[in-house]
Amino acid sequence: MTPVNGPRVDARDDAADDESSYEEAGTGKRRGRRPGREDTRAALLTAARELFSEQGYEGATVRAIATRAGVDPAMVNHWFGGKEGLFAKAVLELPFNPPEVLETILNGGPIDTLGERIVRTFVTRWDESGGGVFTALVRSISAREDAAKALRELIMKYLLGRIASELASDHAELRASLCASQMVGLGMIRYVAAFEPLASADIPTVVALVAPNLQHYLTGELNLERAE
Amino acid sequence: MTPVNGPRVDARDDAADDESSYEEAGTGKRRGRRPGREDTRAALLTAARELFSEQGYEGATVRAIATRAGVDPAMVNHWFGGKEGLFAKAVLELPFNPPEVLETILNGGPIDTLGERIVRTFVTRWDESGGGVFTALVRSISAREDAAKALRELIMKYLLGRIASELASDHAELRASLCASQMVGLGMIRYVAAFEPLASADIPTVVALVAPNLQHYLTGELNLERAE
DNA sequence: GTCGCAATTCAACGGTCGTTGATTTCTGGT
DNA sequence: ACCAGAAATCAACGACCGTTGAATTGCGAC
Repeated sequence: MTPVNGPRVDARDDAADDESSYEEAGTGKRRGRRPGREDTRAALLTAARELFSEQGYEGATVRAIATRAGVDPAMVNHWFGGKEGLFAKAVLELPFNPPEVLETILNGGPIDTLGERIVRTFVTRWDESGGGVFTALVRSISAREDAAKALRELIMKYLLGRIASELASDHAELRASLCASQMVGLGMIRYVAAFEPLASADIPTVVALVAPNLQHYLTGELNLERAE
Repeated sequence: MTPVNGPRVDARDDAADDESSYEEAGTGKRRGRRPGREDTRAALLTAARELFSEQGYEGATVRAIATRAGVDPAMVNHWFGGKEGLFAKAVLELPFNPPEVLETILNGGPIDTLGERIVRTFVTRWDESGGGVFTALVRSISAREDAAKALRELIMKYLLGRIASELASDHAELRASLCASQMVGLGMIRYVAAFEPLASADIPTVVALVAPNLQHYLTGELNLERAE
């Protein structure tokens, strides 16, 4: 069946490399384990987060990620068991750091300035990465089949679950999803579409503009009676 | 250079088909032009819109689109010049039908119910396709490199450009981008993430919930003085 | 009735992707 | 000093992708 079965010709020696002394540390890749203490795993995670953010899940190839990290593509399999595992670790896990963020939001002031704290906290965090954290999530999520579930769980777990339960008012889940729609939309316009003037507005301006509506979703009147 | 140059062996006859009479219309593919009046182009467009919506640009393969349309993959090249052309026609062109939509929104009532008309019109349109129109756009846009530009132009051209100019108030572009953030976020939560209870709420409820905030963005007080 | 042309199918190509197995090199424990 | 094992590179594999060119068939003009 296999067309090539024979001598397994090796084309390795085309480099004509007579580097018997391995002094050169720049690009001369030795063969085996690396000498110093270089964290290949962390380099891969960083490169993966960048490329998933720019290209999405399908667009970011394992080869490109490994090249940016300066290592061999095979290391993705060695450290993460494959592209899926790398994606899960790089994009779906770390970048939220839930306890710290939630403390700031929930215990940072009275409930009638909650919307303000939510907007300020997330825009500040998203801006720190140049929008990369947000776009990585959206771009990658949009290309995988478990997109909806992943996004839903992430928002519920880190963003709104705790907030909704803290509200202790009527229609907590409805208020939470409305709140999510405004925050996700803000991220889409500011980072993914880069729609002006909202994309370049500074953080206090964005807070002043968006927080009132968020606060209305959280504690205001929903006038559901007009609909039902 | 070419490894196989010889007899060009044909494996066509593995089907063992003795269908001398081509009565069967179900799966028996003849070779040349099709007999009836079947619109291959339209079938490809429909299938492409579905698959781009489900899988995004990279995930939806030409072969899969052609299979769903019931034709040969080569027809994508024949009719659209390649995958890019099919994507442009199927996703980036038709589904908005701008004149009709904009007439409904702009000339459908007074300016202080503009937010209501915007929400109702777009949610109605998006719901008609099961969210496919919206998700096709977002999913595909997220995977292409001209993502930001395409989304920006689309929103500006069909959604907000005319609306902003119709406002004739202060900070028209800022109001337009705020408006866009709420509408895009609504689509993300309702269709892409399918976040409950907003995903299953009926149209009047969604309108009643979201329209007030949209109206505030359009004609309300923006309290920019607090920020600058 | 015939013939040019458009529509369609098919097999194949070159390229790229994610992954693997063999091999080589460094590290840490004893 | 040595050795088991982890870390890393490399070449190759099989699969699949988008695209192409040749062959085949029906339609419509004359």
